[in-house]
Amino acid sequence: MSHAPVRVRFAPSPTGYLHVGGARTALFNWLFARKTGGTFVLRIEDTDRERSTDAHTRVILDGLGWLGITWDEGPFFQGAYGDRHRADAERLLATGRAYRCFYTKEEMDAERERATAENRVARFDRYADLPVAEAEARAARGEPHTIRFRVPDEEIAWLDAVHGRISFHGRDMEDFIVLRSDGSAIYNMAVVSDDIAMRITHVIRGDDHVSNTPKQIALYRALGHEPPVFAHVPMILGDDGKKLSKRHGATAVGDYQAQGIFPLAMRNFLALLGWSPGGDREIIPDAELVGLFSLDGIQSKPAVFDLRKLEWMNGQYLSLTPSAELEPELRRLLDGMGVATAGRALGPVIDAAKVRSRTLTHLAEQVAVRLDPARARLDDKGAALVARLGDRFLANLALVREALAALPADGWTPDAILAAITAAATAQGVKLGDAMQPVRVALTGGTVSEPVNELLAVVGRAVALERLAAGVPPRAEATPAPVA
RNA sequence: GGCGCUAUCGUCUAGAGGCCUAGGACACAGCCCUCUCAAGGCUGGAACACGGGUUCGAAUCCCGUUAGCGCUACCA
Repeated sequence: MSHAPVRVRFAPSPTGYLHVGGARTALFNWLFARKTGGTFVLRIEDTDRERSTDAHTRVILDGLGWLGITWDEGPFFQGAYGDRHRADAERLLATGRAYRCFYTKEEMDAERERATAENRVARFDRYADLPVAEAEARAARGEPHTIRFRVPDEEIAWLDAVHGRISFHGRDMEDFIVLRSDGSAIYNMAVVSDDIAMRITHVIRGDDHVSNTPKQIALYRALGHEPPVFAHVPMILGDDGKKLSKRHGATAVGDYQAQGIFPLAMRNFLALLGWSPGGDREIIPDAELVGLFSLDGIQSKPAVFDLRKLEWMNGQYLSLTPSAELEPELRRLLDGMGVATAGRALGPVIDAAKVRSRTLTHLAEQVAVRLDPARARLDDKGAALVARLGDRFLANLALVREALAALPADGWTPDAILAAITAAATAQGVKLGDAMQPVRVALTGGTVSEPVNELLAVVGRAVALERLAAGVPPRAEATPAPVA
C-alpha cells in the first residue's frame, strides 16, 4: 500500500440521467477525497458514441452540482484519449500479453450459440497461439481484427476495501477483447489506461463491477503498474429487491430536486444508504459527514431505497431551516405557480405551514393557498365535512363571520380571533369543532391546517372575511361532485 | 449453466465471542396534546435464513444448504 496522495474518480457514462446509485457512488468518492485530503477527479466515459449525449453530460454535471459534489480535476472526456488507449493496447501486443484475433462477429455469434446449446462456455482461443509473424502478415494485408488480452492462468485476488478478500481464477475468464477492429478501446482497457494516466489510487465504484476487477488487475500488471485499492459499494435496490430502475418511480437525482427535496437531506440520506458511522446517528450535519466517513463503514450487502425515510429526513431538514432561508426559493416556486408575492411578508406563512410539510413543493402549495385562498379547492375530506354538517355548515360559517367582522383591524390577532369564535360558539351552543372546521374548509378546501385562529391571522382580515362569505370552495376539478 | 457477491425487525441499520431476555431510525398501531392535520412526547408489535461445527460461551469465527443479487458483448 502506497502513501501517495489519494486520488479518486467518479466516472459516469453519459447514456442516461444521474441516478441515485451513481449519485451515492459519487458522494462516497467525494467524502473519501475530502476526508483524506485527496483529489476528486471527474471523468465522463463517453466512448459509447451511440448512446452518449451532451444533454446527459450536462444533466449529470448539474446533478452533482446540486448535491454539492465538487470535482478538483476535470471533467475529462474519455473519448479524447483514444490514442493513449490504443498505444497501451499495442504495448500489450508488443510484449505478448495480447494477440491479434481474426474472428468475425458472425463466427463469434455462431460459437456463442453452439456453446449455449451444448451447455458449455464459449471459447474464442483459436488465434491465441497463431505465430506472430503470420498474425502480423494478415494484419499488414489489412485483414480486420481485434486485439485480445491473454488472461493469465492464475489466481487473481485483491483485498477489497468493503468486501475483504475477493478471488477469481484466470481459467474462469476467457481472453477478452481490448481493442475493437476499428482501433477503439473496449471499456476495461480504456478504464485501466485512464486510471493509470490519472494516477488513481482508490477505485470506489458499484458492486456490479466486481467481475471486471480481475480483468483490470491483470491489465494493470501486464502494463507494469500496481493496481489501485478497490472498494465495491453494494447496489441500491427497489422495494421489490430488484436493482433500482425506472419502474420503481423516481430514480434520477433531478426528480428529487423537482420534488422539493433538499440537497443536504439527499446527501444525508444517500450517505446512510449502505454506510454507517456506527451507533445511532440519523440526522448528521453536513459538516460532520466528512470527518465521520470511512470506507470500512460501508455495508457489504445491497440496500433498498426507502422513499418514506427520505421524505421524513427532508421534513427534518425543513423544520431545521429558518423560514428566512427558505424564502428566496419559495418565492421562486410561487412565482412559477402564478402567485404574486411581491411586497408580501412570507415569514409567518412559512412558519405556519412548515411543520406540516415534508418537501419544498408541498410547502409552496400550502403557502400559496394562504396567500391566495381563492385558489383553494375542495378535497374529499372537505366535501365529507360539508355533507356531514349539512345546513349547519353555512350557518356556522356565518356565525363565525359575524363574530369576526366585529373585530377591529388592529385587533386581528390569534388570541382575539380565538376568543371571538369561542364566545360566539358558546353563546349559540355550537361545538367549537363544528365552528372551526367549516372555516378551515372555506379557507383551504380541506380539513387539515394549523389551528384555525392562526390560519385566519395569517390570511388577514379582509381576505378572510371575504372567503367566509363566499362559503364552500369549488371542488377540485379532477373529481367533480355536487356542492352544498 | 459458470464465476462472484450477499444474508440482523417490512425497510435503513447498531453489533467486530460474554455488555444482547439484540439497540436506534423510517413505516405501522395505541395513548397524550388538541378545533383538524402535522410536529412533539410516551407505549407497543416486529429480526439474528436454515443445518452442522469451533468454544465454558456465538448474531458475531469455520463449513455446508437455501435464497437473493451481479457479471458472463467488438456496452459501459
